[in-house]
Amino acid sequence: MFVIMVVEDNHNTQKLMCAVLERQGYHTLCAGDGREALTLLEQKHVDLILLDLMMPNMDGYDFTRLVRESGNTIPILMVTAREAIESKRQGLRLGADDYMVKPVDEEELLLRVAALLRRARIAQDHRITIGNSVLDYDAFSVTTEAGCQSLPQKEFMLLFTLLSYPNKIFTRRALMDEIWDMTSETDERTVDVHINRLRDRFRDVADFEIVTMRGLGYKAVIRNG
Amino acid sequence: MFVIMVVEDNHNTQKLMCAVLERQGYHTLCAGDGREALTLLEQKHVDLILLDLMMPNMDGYDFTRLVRESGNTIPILMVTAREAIESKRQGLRLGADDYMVKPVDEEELLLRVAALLRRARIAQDHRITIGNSVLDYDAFSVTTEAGCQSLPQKEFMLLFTLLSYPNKIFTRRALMDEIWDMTSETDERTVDVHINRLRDRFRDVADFEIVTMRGLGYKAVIRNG
DNA sequence: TAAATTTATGAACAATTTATGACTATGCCC
DNA sequence: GGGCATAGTCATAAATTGTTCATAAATTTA
Repeated sequence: MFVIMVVEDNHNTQKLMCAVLERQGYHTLCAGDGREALTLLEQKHVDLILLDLMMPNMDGYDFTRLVRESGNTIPILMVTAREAIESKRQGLRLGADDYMVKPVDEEELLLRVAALLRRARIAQDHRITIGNSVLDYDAFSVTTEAGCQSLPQKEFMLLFTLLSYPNKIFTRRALMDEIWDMTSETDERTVDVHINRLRDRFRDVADFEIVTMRGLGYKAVIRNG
Repeated sequence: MFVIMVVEDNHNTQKLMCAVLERQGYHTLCAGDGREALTLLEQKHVDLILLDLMMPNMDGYDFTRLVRESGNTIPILMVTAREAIESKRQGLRLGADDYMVKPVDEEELLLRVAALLRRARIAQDHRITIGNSVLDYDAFSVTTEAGCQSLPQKEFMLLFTLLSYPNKIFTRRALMDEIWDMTSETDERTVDVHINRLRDRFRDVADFEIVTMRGLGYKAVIRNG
């Protein structure tokens, strides 16, 4: 099973988080500050880091920067108090993968952890497999029963993003933030055009489908049988 | 089970409330004033706060404000003496979710607690489960024995709103305020049409039903068995 | 029971959102 | 430069959703 390291100086919060995670079946490791966490990271196998931003000795920012500078791409989920919410952008820029605001809702925590682990697994082998179809991130290629084709960047990223979280509805804005840029000026309707091209391309593929959620956005659904 | 924190300086009242709640199967935590309550809130998991308005050290208003400012959305049920009833509006504005007047009727207390917990659960996971049917707010979809379908926004919001408070009667105006807009110019009869479409859609679903309250509005009722 | 009121329902219409094909611009490779 | 391939824009078609309206049905009131 997955090992999650909880880095948090408040002992009660630490215990609570570990309890929640272990109840879900994860193994946990605890560290009280950034130094301890770094040491532990060298000694043990860790799949994901749950990181409090405010800590003695070394805070979450410094810790994240050090981890990333060492070339480690382990998923990091940052947690912080609401007052510090402005630092979201900074945290993400430094290399955190996701971000939650205290107090942390138990269910939401588990959802985000699961999502990050899934994403990490996908990121690790750069590949999504759905039925008889395979998306290869390194080649921007999609192999289906009908054969293998490489896709234009935008089209591939769209499909890859949607299929990374099947059934999840993405607004056009969310897709653009993820694939284009937070600050992209491009018309949201452009997404429609690319979706249309994808549908054209995979009209005969039985494994997945892009569904319009009118007024909301798009989602990918995986067809069974 | 749910954990309810009773914040109340009068020891007898505190014991009585805890007894009532525990008899119903809730776990309880006690705090004698706002400071104590805040400390406890950081250390333990709490699902709902039952809050006396008049307390030493920190009164209910200040406490509520502090809790809300920290980003915590935990349900708060305020209790106060009748003389202070004028403060109702202020209490709710500060972030209390409901309000009761002393002396508190036992049955009413339990009803309100249950309602708030239910509402919180819905707000938390954006989902309502009724028998074999599930409403998913994020997908605007309803899954029943007959399968899953996504609904148009107005229809979904109508059903979701009604089912958030089963048996509660909503006037057409209340529904429009909630779903359309306070200032919507749309004819109230439009609600009828959407209700009609919902009934069509779920005619064969056994779990719930929309009932006309002639001269008043509509309510959703949950069928058992 | 008749009249008045309220709600149900189907159809028409309006508004909004999405799909689609054509077109333009840009950059890259030869 | 010419030929591609990709990305973006736009106009228009198509589809879906939302609203209104006329009339039928149901319920209440007188």
